[in-house]
Amino acid sequence: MVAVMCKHTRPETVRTGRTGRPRSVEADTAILEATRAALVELGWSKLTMGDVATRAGVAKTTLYRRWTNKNELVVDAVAVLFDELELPDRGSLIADVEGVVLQFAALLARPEAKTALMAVVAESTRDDALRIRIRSAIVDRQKRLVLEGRARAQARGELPYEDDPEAAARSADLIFDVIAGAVVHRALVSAEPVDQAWARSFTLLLVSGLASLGS
Amino acid sequence: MVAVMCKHTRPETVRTGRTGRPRSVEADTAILEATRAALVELGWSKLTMGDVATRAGVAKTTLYRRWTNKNELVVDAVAVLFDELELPDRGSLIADVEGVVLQFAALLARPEAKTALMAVVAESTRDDALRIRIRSAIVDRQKRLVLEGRARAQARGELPYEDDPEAAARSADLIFDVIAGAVVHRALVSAEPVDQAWARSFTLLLVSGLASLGS
DNA sequence: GGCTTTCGCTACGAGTCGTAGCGTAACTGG
DNA sequence: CCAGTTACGCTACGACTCGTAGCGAAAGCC
Repeated sequence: MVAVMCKHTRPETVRTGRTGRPRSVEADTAILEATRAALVELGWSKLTMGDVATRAGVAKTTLYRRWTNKNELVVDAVAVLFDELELPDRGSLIADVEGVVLQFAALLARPEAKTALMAVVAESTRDDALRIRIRSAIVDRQKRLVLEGRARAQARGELPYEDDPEAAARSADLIFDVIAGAVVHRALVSAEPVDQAWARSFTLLLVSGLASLGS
Repeated sequence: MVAVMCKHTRPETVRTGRTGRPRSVEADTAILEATRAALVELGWSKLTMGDVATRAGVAKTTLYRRWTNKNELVVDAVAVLFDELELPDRGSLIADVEGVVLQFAALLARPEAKTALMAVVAESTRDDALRIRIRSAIVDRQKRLVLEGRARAQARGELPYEDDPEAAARSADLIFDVIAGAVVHRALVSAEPVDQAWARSFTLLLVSGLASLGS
């Protein structure tokens, strides 16, 4: 859930401004946690709404009051994993890229992320609402890292500043697709480990390309 | 199906060497075609075995006699699309890479490939048999293009020959994951068009990296 | 206390899954 | 030509999941 929390009254409820019984925040977190647990145990295809409800100690109808689909529920359940992604300054562009690659790989190694990410993307090819939700809940959070890393590299003088803002956006999108795409493909399609050696080779290839293009 | 055809007797059957009524090859092709049609109309999640059987004019039990899963069926149905992938000699490494990127993008633009590819990969994270089937039916066919393109570039003198065969295999895998991953991510996750401009930018980035690494 | 909304619970029709059983069709070897 | 073997179409079935409707009770606002 992209929950918009306002002022807290009691720990389990939220002041919505509207009248009536407020929705239980505990139920929300319990449901999302139960969803991740079910993903680990059962995987995407065998995960059922009824099972998630039972695990969370909630009625099945409560799930359907908050999420229309299994898809939307899983996106929200997995989205929080992407909050862990950070980009500490490691001193150089190469180190930063390698760090984010390994971090993203560690995320993809988790079984709940593995099975859920590809599945919801597959569904999003036929569901525009889901695609938008994925973009705001997952994709944009990753893309921020690219923008941050580039700004840092520019400040270090490793990458040139780009004058045209449109061209800058395009190149950021390109770099993002290359990094995220390569890691996902290596981890899930080729199904081979994204270890330090691979991360180093990939980073060297990418940064070399960036360097020779920039000059 | 990775059908092993031997000698043909009549157009609709295959001499298997075994006794009994042979399996209808017409049924095979009709089922796979019906599966692709159903993927286009309904998408992965709403595709049902019963529907495919009806479209193909076959009994539902016939499907289960040949494929254990919906997953395996869809892999075989989509695999033939990858036979179209070719790598004509365009004269330079840059042109070859750009060509294969656009070709792969055209394949991913087809609705039956879009919805099916990510879905079966998602399932393969929990099904080893499926993962192996995907590898031989889809992934290896793509990877051949990378090996072919590199050999050509080496013959042209654009890329250095590598002495260590293991290192050569690793670098081929890396390049494959970068190309395929970036295109898939751009097309399905970012959901933006893989047009000529993007293909050119990406190719330039990749080939520049390869060039500066090789020297 | 009255109003409003959410909650848990039960029940339901609709749809899908994968299998079993049957009689028939097709092809092979003697 | 006939017996043996395998595939086929068809029907029916239990088990499961889906998403919804209806109910009384709970929890908060005015």
